[in-house]
Amino acid sequence: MKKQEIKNKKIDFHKIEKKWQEKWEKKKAFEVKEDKKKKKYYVLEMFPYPSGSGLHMGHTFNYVIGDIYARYMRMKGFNVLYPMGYDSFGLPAENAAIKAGENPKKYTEKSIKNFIKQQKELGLSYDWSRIVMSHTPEYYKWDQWIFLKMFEKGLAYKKKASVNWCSKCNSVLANEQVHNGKCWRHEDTDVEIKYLEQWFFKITDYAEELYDSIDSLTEWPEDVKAMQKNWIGKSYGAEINFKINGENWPIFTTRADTIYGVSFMVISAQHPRLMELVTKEQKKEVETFLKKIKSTSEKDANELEKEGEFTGSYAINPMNEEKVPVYTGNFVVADYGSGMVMAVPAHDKRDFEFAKKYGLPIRQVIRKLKAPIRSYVMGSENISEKDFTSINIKIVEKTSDGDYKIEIPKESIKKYEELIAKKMSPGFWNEYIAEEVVFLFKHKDGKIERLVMNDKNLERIDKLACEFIENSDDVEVFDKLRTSVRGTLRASKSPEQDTQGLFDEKTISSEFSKGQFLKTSDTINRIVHNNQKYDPKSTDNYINGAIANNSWYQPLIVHEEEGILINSSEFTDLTSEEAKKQITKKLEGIGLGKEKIQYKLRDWLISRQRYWGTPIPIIYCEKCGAVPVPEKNLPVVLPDKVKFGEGNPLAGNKEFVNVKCPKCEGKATRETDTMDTFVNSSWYFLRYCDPKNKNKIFDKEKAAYWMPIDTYIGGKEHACMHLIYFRFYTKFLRDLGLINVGEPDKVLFNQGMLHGEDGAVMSKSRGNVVLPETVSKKYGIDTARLFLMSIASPDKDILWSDKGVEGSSKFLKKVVEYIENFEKPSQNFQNSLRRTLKEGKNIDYSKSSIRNFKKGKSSAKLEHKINKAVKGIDEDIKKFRYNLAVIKLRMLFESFDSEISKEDLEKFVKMLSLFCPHVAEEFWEMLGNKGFVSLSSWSEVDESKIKEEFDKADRIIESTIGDIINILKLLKEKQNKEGNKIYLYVLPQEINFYDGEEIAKRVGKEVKIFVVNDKNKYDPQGKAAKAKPGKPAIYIE
RNA sequence: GCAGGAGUAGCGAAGUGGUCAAACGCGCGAGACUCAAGAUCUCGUCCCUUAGUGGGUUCAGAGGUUCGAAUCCUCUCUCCUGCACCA
Repeated sequence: MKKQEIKNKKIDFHKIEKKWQEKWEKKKAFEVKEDKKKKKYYVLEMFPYPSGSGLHMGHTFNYVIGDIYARYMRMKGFNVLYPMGYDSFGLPAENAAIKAGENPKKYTEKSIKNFIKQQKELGLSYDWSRIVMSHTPEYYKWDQWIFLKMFEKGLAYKKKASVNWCSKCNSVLANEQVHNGKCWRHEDTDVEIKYLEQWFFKITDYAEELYDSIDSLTEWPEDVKAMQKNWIGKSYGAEINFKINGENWPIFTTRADTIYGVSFMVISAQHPRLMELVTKEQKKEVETFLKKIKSTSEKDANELEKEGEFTGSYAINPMNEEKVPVYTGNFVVADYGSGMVMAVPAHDKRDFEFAKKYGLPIRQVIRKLKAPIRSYVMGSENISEKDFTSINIKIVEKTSDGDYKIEIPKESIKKYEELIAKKMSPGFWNEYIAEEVVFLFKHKDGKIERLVMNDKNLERIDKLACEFIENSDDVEVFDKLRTSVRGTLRASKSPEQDTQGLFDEKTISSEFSKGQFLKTSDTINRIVHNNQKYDPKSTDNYINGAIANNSWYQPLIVHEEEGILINSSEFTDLTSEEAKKQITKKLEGIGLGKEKIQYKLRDWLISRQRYWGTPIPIIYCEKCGAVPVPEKNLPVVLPDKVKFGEGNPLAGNKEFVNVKCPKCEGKATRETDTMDTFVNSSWYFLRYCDPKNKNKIFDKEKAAYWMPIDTYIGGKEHACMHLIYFRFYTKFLRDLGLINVGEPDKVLFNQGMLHGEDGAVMSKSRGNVVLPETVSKKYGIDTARLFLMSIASPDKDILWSDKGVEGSSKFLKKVVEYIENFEKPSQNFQNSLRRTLKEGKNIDYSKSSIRNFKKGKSSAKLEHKINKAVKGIDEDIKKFRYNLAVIKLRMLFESFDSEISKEDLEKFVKMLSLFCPHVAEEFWEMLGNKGFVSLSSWSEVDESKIKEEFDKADRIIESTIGDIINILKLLKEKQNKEGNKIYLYVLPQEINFYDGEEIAKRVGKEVKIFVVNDKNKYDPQGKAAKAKPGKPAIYIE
């Protein structure tokens, strides 16, 4: 009867939601002020762009993640800043507005209004008083102010640059906005290259710090950090001058050790000074070439064949005075390094390809390092893959000739002997060189370093191995050297990939004769697959045959790894590493080179030939040039009235464009470009600290209180743009003395993406969106919140399921039912409660019987469960494991008895309030509390109440009940008997775990419990003897 | 190619050395209630076996370390994401 009501009862979630949303707003529940006495916590979600189509479930997912965290920290007693604002400038708004025939401002503001309304309906606990919108002059004034500061410090500058131009956006794009040669917003539009005067921010001045301090971001996800490192791209190398036509042309290289292998130079086809190198004779050819590559629009770098043309000039190699031709090529990046490279075809894939195509010389100057350690593979006579085993080797000593003395540990010897005993032949265990040898070094502090033995790690391994020998306390060769049989076998399947560093047949033969080349041991392969016996003769024949017909060996493969120098004058025989140092040093001595650190990061192009953005505060005067708008004249307001159509709309507005020069009062014109929208989002988090300040960008004290952001939540797609820019701005503003932190954010949390039921990312264009309104109408938004958080860990991509949300809904309804009937209040109260739930009417509980609720009593078991849950959920929330928190909450609820203390029920409601704030507030009120549960404090854990025996007893009872039911079932099925009396015989030490009443209730039969050794009691057939720890003996009559 | 992440029952998803045949949810099956359906409640849901038992095979695959592995190590395979001619 009662159960039936649950389904049929229509709980008007909507009314409850509205009621509490209004109350929160009216009471300014979530507004905060700086309070030095309270510890602050700053939770922030990435500034959304207010799209016209509004929010869908995916947005809900994102915001709820942050909301739960903010609510949690608030309950934990922190002064929580949790603001919201809008990144309201930008191309999409402009385009959408044009399409809709509306003014972008009107359009945007309409969208924002809608966004706010929708966000409020999700019950998000933002401090709405701090709202910031980047399209308002109050905000972008400070964009301009920062620009002026940058200009002052020489960090904002103008230069003519080849820029990425998207014909659809009708604007320049930043490098970050070009994806595979296409516009990031128009995937079907090829990006063109244009040369224009553009404004840049000199972010490269901060490249070093931006790179180096990535490691200090300990609470950022590894992948984001890796992406940033990769993006900034730090390389250590040398800048070397090559003389061309008597003039020094610097190039950057990381491989100074290969300088003796330089056989030509390549200058980028986009290099601004390219034509200076082109001789009269070659001019025509070069121009034809340039035209050709321009007409082939940018394709995938992979597909693009390397092409070039001789410029007619020659460069002089500063090391050996050799004269090498200078080519121009399509594969050299113009704005990395100096836009020119020295080409070493023997040791660089790209140069190699180019050299082969144009018949340029290839000279090997690096040889492969010889592996100094051998490790062996043993196998049986009738060999199969399974029979391979590896033996362990310990380094004992490094001998003077560079080899190692090794020791075979006992267990390996044992293995070896076993093999012999099994008549497995050790016959060829001497013949194979390890494909890969792995060292594990255990350091004093317990840290284990794993090093694959390759040329790169060799020195490190050497060093550690020697340390081990000299001082075994310090380092221990922890695990072993290990050969990889499988690796060897695999290598043999694609031999051409694996033959490196050998350049002529003579070498090959000699290597073979020494047995060194057997690493690509086809022999093993053949033996394994054909189950042949090892026969050295046939093997040799096979190999010789292979060499002769060239079937698996390609004689010339680029050797890109470092190694030992050859053909390099006095540097021959040095290792690459050493040679780099010495060669650079020598070049420095003659003034033709120096060490250099080079970054991939380029200056940030901020000019946009678009209307809907922050105007750049610069005035061009015929006399004075580019003059910054004086600070007192800020903001340069974006005019409302412009014509859209061709070109830059601002340029068409004469009132805006024609001004007096601030310096000389002469005729002047305004800059008509606007700034990239990423400018707006680079510092908004600071404005939140003091959003309404009219005189300053923000108050220093306030920013000092709130900054840095403690938890920043957003999508992974911003790993390289926004998340670098906002770090850059932070560092710049720190250098201006405005803030005292160098990094804007401590914890970065990347949430996953919500996918629709069809498995694709939820998006309007895909047509699989679920709207919060729809779900809210059917189940209430709290249900949606609860469901979204229970699917999976929020950093994972999750799948929406209409069925799944039903489950969350059922749970919530059960909770309503439970609390509604808590302590069976008076009929009067019940009626009014019903009314509230149905109609959302307010009840004055102070007048109702609820205040006189008699406290129930929680059992010790329940107290245990509650305290344990609070403790666990606390941990889970802290670590964003919301899904686990929800499970714990559900399990806790399942364990509720009919009697519970008010305090304990409140603890539950508090935890529930993170996920389902509206109904939780309602419950809070129903329980007779004033104020908001949202502002109550998180429950303290009483450790003394946590007693694991309760869980153990639970487990025992559960399994006992399971067993009983099972027997009853079997009895019925097999003997057609209805068991009625159940006898349990338990071990004396476990008697306390058994609750006869509980069991009887659950199985619906009479239950008697005896202690095993209680001989006087009834024990048919001596069943009692069957009792075990955790398992009673059962007899059913 | 480089970098980062992932692979667990029909599905989603927990689980990082023993308490694991693996939480929880969905799905599915059986039973209870009901005239019936839905809802609700109870139980079950790797395989075999059984009065509650016992046994077997599992956590992408292969090997290894360990008294003991989904969890640690090595190799391999597959998938996702990002960067990609950066010299």
